[in-house]
Amino acid sequence: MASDGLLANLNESQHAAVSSFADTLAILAGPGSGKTHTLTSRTAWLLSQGLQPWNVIVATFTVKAAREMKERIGRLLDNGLESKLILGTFHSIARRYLARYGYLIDIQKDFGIADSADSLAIIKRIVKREKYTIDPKVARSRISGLKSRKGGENAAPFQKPLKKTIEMQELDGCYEQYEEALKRSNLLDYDDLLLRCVDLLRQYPSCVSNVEAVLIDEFQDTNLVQFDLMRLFAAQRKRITIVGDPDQSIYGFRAAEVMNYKRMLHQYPDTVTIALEENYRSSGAILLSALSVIKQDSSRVDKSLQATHTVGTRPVLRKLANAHQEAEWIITEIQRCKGMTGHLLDLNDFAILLRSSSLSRLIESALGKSGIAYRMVGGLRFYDRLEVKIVLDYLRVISQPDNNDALARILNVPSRRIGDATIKVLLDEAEQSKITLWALIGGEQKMKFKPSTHAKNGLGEIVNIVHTARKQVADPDRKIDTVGLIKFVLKRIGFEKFLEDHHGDVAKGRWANVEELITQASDFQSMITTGYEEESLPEVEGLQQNLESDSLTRFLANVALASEVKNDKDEGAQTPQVTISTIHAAKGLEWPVVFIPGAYQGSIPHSRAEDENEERRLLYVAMTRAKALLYMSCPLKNSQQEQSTLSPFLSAPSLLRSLEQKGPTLRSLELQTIALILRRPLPSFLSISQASLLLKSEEDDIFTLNGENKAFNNDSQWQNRSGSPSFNMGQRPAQRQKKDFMRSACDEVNMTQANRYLTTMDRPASFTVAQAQFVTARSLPVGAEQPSRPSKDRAKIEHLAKQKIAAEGQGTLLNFLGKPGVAHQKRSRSEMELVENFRDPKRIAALKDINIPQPVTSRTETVGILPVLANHRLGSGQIMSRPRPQVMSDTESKSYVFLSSSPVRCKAAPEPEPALPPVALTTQPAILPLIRPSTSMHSTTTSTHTTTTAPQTGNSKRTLGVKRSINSGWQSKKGQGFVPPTIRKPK
DNA sequence: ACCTCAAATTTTTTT
DNA sequence: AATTTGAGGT
Repeated sequence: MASDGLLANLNESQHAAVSSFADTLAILAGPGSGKTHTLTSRTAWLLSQGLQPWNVIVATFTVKAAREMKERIGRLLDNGLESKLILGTFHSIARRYLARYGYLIDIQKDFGIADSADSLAIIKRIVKREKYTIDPKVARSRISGLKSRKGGENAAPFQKPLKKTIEMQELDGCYEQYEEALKRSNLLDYDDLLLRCVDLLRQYPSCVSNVEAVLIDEFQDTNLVQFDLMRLFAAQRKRITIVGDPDQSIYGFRAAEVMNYKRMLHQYPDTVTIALEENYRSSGAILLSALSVIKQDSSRVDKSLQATHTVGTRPVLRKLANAHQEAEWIITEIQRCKGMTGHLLDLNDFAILLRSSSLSRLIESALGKSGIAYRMVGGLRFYDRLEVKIVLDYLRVISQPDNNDALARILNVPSRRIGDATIKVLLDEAEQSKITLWALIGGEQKMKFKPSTHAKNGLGEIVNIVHTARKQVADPDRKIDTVGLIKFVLKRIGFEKFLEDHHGDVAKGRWANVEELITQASDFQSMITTGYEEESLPEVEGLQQNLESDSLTRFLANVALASEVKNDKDEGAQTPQVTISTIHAAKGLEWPVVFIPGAYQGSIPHSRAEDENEERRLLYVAMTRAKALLYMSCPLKNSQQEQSTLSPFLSAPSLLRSLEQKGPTLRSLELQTIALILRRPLPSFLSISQASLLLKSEEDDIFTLNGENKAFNNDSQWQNRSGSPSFNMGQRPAQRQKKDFMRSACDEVNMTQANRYLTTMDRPASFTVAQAQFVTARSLPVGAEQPSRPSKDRAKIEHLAKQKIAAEGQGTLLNFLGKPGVAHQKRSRSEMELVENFRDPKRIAALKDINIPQPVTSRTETVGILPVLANHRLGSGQIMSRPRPQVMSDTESKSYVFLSSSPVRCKAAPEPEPALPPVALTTQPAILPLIRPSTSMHSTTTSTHTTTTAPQTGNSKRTLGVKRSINSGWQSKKGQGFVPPTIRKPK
């Protein structure tokens, strides 16, 4: 069957996991170990073994993960059956069951979902009414915590302390009234979705009697209720696969229970555990530093995680004077990375990962100032935007007038002269009469409160709108869909004008968001009609299902459960963009270059964090997102201009020794390792020399290393710079003048230089020549390095380079492997030329002559890091790698030719490997990259940049070895009578 | 009394 | 950027 193809791209342990016949299977998957690949393959494998998709439940935590899973399973199956899987987030699956069977446990059909804003609003009202002192936000999270911990037999017996603190009393009161309020409005909050589904399945297990297999992604994030849910789903056949990594458990604040793994082993003693211990993502150096961070957690069980990539460039920990400079520095480094690598990297390859989204402001404005495109994820959800929320609230009220809070929010938007005071009185009266706000103002009962004339008219108006809309929805002849409804509302309340009046210049953008909402609704509509967005569940004998919910309800539910930040700037896919994200939202993703700013005490670990270990895991997660380059930085002043201290997670001397104080030199050696890790071809030297000329500096030396301001004492540093090579690195004056000067000099033309460059361009074939030119070009700026007297030549070169780059656009070869879909189809001409260059045997031969890195065809070749590479910046002559754990068969290795050791397709390369990998042409095992001329290049161009400040890495031998432990368990502490799982090694 | 608008203040992480 | 606070107007 198709299972052969399924298993082809797996390493040994992945293979074992995917095709395990164990009923309960736990896959421990470290970062970058091919977790998703394994889980999707397992799902497909189960289906290939004869399971029907509608009898298989796959639960993830985020909508994004669910979608990706669906997509990738679809690619594996290639028969469209993935849409029949019961696949989604825990919450959406639970909602599906409740929509169908909720009537069995007294849940009204078409219940609404209370998002966190609703919950907060309800609690705020309660707090105000009861004059509690508790912070509503705290109350909300406490209530949620209580709800998500209350489970069946797993719940710890809740012992109430005899003397209740005031806070406890208030919390109790809040909890009780909150639940009442939800019930009155026919709302379920996030926790309810899960809890009530547990209720349902406890009482009516036959709802899931068809289920033959349950697969759980990110198991370390499950809470107790979700654990119960999993067990109930699987009650019939008890066939469960879980995937997770305790080291990446970062949702403890949301009541995730790392101990669930232990529970699992307890409940299902026959559970087979398989660990995926090979990291296919990050460079060795990145992985090692990340591991040494996570290893500081003494409560953690050590696990093995092995790099399959070369050691690479050391991660950077940079000190900056303040957050402002930090942002500036990030930008210069992004530009430098791009420039010095000749667009081996484009903006899509950069991510800035933040502990809190509030840290983004400075960075966003700095990016904006320098014209770098970016997208922000994990910040404000699209559906949370004010203007979108208003429209949605109208829809929610139309769908369910009893939704008190939604109604309260729209009463006076747009202004109907119904102020806060009036609304409060109305709500109070509804509360006291035990009816909903809608019932009160809808006029069925007389209200005691006499609103002002204005308010009275306003109320009439809103009631009218909602009535009219509801009539249309109910009218079978009108057939009004969600889109039509939105348009009706917009027109009826004059929303466009409202936005214009209210928001002036930003109104356009806001209105665009509203239009985007219409698009979304329309998309969703068509997803329903095409059956892609299934919500049906298989019929179970003896149980009646509710009819499918109407599309408005489903749309609203979808909105409530989506965290997706829809890219407001349309066509975001076309322009390369830097990604800014919270660390939480970045989980599961990866980028070639990752920045982690704000690495100070109070940010990571966050000052309000309860669990320090979780904060450390957060840093670990962030670090392991990086493939080739990792930058961490710490402003010496935090956002409030107070002195800050470096994050304790990064202060250990042993760790500091494996970090660089400033960004790496990006010469050919580094380029090779980056290209190697990313499995991208090396860019032409020409493009490098051109692009780098635009830079303020070729080194990370614009900001001082110690975070002091660089403004003082210019002269003496100048002396140092041109004189002794042992100058204090980084103590250079600002170089901005240099650039400005050069700009103004751009008009002047020096034909000699221009010709030289043009000539080179005309002969793209010859790498030898290009190399020669390259060296020359490199040397030139050095000769003219005095910033006070920038050469006109250089100015001219810069000018030309600009033009050339503009002509080329941002398209580079890197899209070739990495980007799904679009990039594959659209390859610019220059890219094609590059590909051709790499394919031409003559050129390859030329490459050989000058010791350009050779492709390696055999996987085992990546094992030995050449001393030259190993030595590089690590200060030791040791060979820094350990033997590969296993050797792939010939056939396997052939499909990953370009220095790839990865049997897993990383996220960035989800498409099948191109038939002809761009670089790999030799079939002979080749030697790892080694450039001899690089030494001389270094000495010509960087004689003043010594590595004197690089700390000696005396212990590198020890730190580089990754300890192997066979029992990579997950249980939290020893001495709890817990038996570690056994790993059944395949064969 | 109540509504509106402008200014000051503050921001963990998410289904 | 969103929420809260204060001044001014109806």
